[in-house]
Parts: sequence; structure tokens; C-alpha cells
Amino acid sequence: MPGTNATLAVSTVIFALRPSPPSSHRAPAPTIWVPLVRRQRQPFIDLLALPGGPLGDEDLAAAASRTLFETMRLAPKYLEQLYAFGDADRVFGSDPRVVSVVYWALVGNEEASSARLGDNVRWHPVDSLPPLAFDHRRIIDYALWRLRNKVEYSSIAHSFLGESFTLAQLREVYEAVLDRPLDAANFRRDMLASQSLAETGETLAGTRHRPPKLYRYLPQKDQSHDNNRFSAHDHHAHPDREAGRRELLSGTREVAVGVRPASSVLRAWGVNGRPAANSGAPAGAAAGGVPDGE
Amino acid sequence: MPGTNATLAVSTVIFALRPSPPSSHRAPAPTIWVPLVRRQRQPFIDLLALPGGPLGDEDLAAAASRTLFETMRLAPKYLEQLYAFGDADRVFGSDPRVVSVVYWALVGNEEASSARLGDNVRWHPVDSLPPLAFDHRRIIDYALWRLRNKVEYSSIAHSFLGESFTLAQLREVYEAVLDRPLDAANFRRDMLASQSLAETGETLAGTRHRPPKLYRYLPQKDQSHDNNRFSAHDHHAHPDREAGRRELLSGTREVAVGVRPASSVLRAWGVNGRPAANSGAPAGAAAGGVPDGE
DNA sequence: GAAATAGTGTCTTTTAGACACTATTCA
DNA sequence: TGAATAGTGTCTAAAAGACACTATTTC
Repeated sequence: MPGTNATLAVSTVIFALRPSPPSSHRAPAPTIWVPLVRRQRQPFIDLLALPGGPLGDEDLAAAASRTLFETMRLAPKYLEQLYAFGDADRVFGSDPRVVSVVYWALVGNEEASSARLGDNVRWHPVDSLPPLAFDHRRIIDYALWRLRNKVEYSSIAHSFLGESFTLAQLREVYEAVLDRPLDAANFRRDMLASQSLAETGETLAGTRHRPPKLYRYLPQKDQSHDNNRFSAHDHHAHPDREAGRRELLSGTREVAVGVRPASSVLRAWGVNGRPAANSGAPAGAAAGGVPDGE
Repeated sequence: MPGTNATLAVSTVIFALRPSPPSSHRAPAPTIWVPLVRRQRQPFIDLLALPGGPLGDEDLAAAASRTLFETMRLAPKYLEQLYAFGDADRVFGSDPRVVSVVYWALVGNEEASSARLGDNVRWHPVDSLPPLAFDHRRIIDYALWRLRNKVEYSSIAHSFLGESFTLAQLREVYEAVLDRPLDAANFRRDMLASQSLAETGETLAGTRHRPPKLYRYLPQKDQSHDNNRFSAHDHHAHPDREAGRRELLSGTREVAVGVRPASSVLRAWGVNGRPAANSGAPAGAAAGGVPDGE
């Protein structure tokens, strides 16, 4: 097997929910922001890019965490691999070629506010980004699409908030991410039925009306049935769909009176190959050997 | 930026549906098989491993296709990136470390049968695998999980079959992958309502009963709304969820009499992170520069 | 016409969504 | 006590699922 054949970089798309930019001086509905770094060198000097850096002697996810911490002292609550981008001509002119393993992350309110910024690192609202370096615009679009999908079938939304939050706040997160209003009554019922929230016993003061209860997120038991969480090292989530585990109990319908069954608040938006065959040289290894993965 | 820091390998989990092994001499219900390669060298010599090889001067998906073709003349109908595996100690003793970008693929009936096998390459039923090299067992389990999820919300099942197929055959695919029986009547209706099938006009002969109609898969229009299909180069699918695009037409219910609305035949099973902060050395680039991804 | 699967019709259950209404707090 | 949001109840619509039944072919 040959030696190294590519440079590996790790980048991260970090999402936070923050008030819309002052430009539109309307209701303070939050929108999605990402931190971007202004490049100091060629190629794409002076354009904005995702934070990241070369892979060190560490796990992939650790590289993502490390670069985020180094760049802006961020330690996101949620981190998941997005995709490995490695078209041969992705970063033209570089030799060896560059393959980027991209992660995406969510950070909560105050965490986002406490991020260390600077002349070259700033938050930008995703709905009005300037031209970006490399293929980073497309990567962000893809991460956004994943975010919107995943918000619908999993319980990541709370990662945008602090330890405790009201149902209205949580609903605001969903509404911002999905970009549509949700029925407050149904939202409440469905969230509570999902067993993923617990009352803290506190209420939120400082409003000029009835104080809402505060909740905290209740990790689902044995969520990581098999996959999803992966290596013992890597505490991060997997890209896939959390499917509301199917209850196989048919028969016996016994639903407490007046109780709404759990459901998922949400519904989907949507999207969906044969590869380029390639002859090329015969198998790459020792005599008689069929190549395998490593 | 330093030079290369890792060796990149590409492997693929290839799924095919084939009759259960003769051991159980019962009904010929098909099960899922994968081709595995017996390793000819250390580490893990003589153990089975996923087909693959080092990344060449090509796109990632092209490397997957190339190695499959070289190894067994396979050119799968469906190919999608699964995950990048890159724990620092994943392949102990190798320097530089190895990062594997793993793809998963589906092949049809006769395609699978025509695969070139040999002493070192053979199909194995996934439900009874011997110990495998590296972390390949876990990778296969993860790919299987993804397959089962994706079959539920997208139209990949037909990739296990040939150009044309009967509804009963298609249902068999779903039943094999999901490992549960489906109601034939509802399945039929839901598939037809999904607009993803077209009659070929032919029927399947050779049965000893009423000959069933043959259908072919009808690619969905504008499936690739935004993401999913990615680079212009890479014709392969993305990992995410194809959400049955929500019909926003509320109001106006106008359903042709007796017509069942489209639906998705299926329901889910299920499964569902903060990163390890890391100080380490300061930002990796030129003076005053904040590192970005490449 | 019996066996066997193809294919249709129709009812029930479950889930999602709309929306009216009551409750509680603060200014 | 009115403004304002919290929180509950209840109905309707749509989707999923069960299952009885008819249709068509071969032997």
C-alpha cells in the first residue's frame, strides 16, 4: 500500500439561533447564524470560509472540537459528521489533493454569545451570506438541509437553548429552523407526550403575563440501540434518521382516556444513483491478492 | 499547512438480495448478502474484510466504483457515502494513520449473480458473518441500519431488482430488508399512489396462476430539489432522509372518489452529543491567521 | 373447477391538525 | 380589569392498517 495520498482537513458548520439582524426592525424572531472565518491566504484570500483545520493525531470529531475551541472557544453541545468531501479537483492547485471531513454542530444561546470573535471571525445569518471560499456555500446549504430534516425526527432542537427552557422557547426554535409557524397547542401536547421533557419545577419570571413552566431535556433511554452513537471514543451522533421506534404491540389498544398518543410534531420536506465504472489498472496489491479496504 | 497527514482508503458495503442459504431448506425467502474479501496480509491476515482500496487520483465515489469493478466487475445501481471512519487508533500500528471513507451500494439480482468471485471473494449472508477484520463488522451493521431506514422513506428498493419487476417481487424486497410481512393490498395501493412505478405493459409468464403485471421504476421528477445529489461530478446519492415532500395545500380537499392518497407503505424502527474539548497547540496557520478548513 | 396468486373495496384505528376555550399572571 | 400568553378540550381530516372479497390464470 502506498504512503499518504491526500491531506485531510476537518471543518465544521456551527449553527446558532440569534435574533434577526437589526436591518429588519420587526419582531425579534430568531434566525440561524453560522460563524465564518476570513481567509488570510490564497486561494480565496479575504473570502469567508468555515472554521476548521488540518487533521492532527486525533479522532476526526476531536479535530473538529479542537479547531472550534482554538478558533473561538466554542464547545458545541451537539456535533455530528456531515459528509466527506473529496472530489479530485475540489481544491485546485493543491498537491496532494485535499479531502475535507465536515462536521456540523449546534450551540446554545449564551454559549453562542460567549464565543470569542475577532476581526476575522464573525457570526453571519445564513439567509444572507456573501460569496464563500471553496465549496463552502454548498456545504452550508447541505448542513442546513440536514438540520431541518433532523429537527423533525429527533430531539436536537433543545441544543439551541440552555439547560432549561419554556415550551414557547422550544417552539420558537422549531419555527425558526423549519421556517413555518406551529400550532402551540398541538406542539405542547406532542412534546409532552414524547417523554423527552421534564418539568424543572421552576417557572420563568419577568414576563408581563402568566409565567410559563420551565422544562429540561430528558435524554431518551437506550436511544443508542445499536448504531447512532458509534465508537466508544467518539461521543457524537450519527447522520441517520432516528425513527420513532415502532411499537410492535398490535392487539391491545389501551389508551388512557383523553390522552393523546405520542407523535412527532412535524412532517418532512423532501429530497433522493449508478456509479461511473472505471477500468484502470488491475488490483492494487500483492500477487494474487484482492484489495480490501485498509 | 502541513503535507499529508493520513492515508485515505475507500471501502464499500455492497448489499444484494439472494435466496437464503440452503441450510434452512424452507421457503425461498430472500435475505441480504454482502461480498467480502479474504485478506492476504497483516494485519488480520485470513480474516474477511470489505472490498476497497487506497484512494487514487479520483473522486471518492469513483474510487469506490473502481475498486468494486476491479475486485469483482460490479457496477452497482445505487451508491452512497456512508461515513468517514477515522479514529486515531483505528488501524493500529499504521503510520501514517488510515482514514476510511466508506460507501454502501445496492446491486440487482442478475448483476449480483454475474459478479466475478474467486477464492478470496465471496458472498456472505449478513445474518451469519464470521469475525471480520478491523471494525468492518460494525461498519456493516451501520450500513444495514441505514439501508433499513432508507428503504422506508425513499425508493431505493427497486435497485435490488432488475429493470422490470412485479409488485410481489418488490414487496419481497421490502419484507426482506425490513424483516416483517407487509399487507399486499395496502402495499400495492401505496406503491401505485406514490407515482414511482409505471406499467411496462408486459406480464410475468411462467407462473401457475394469474400472471402479474410488470412495472419499472419511474424516477421522481426534481427529486434533487437542492441537495441530495451533490457535486456535478458525483452522481451519487446523499445520506439523508428523503422526506415525502409535504403537500402544503390545506383547504381544498378534493380527492377523487375511492382514491387513496399517496403514502409511504412503511413506518420506522428506530434509534437516535457534546464534544471532547481539547486545548492543544494554538491555531495552526500564519501569524494572526485563524485557521479555516482547507 | 381447484389451486393459487393478482388485484379491488371498504371499514377501523391512529395520527395530525384546526381551533375554541379556560387559566393565571402582571401592569 | 384588561392585556397577554399559558395551557386544556374537542372536533375534523388524513393517513395507516386490517381484512373480506372478486378476478384471472394454469393444471
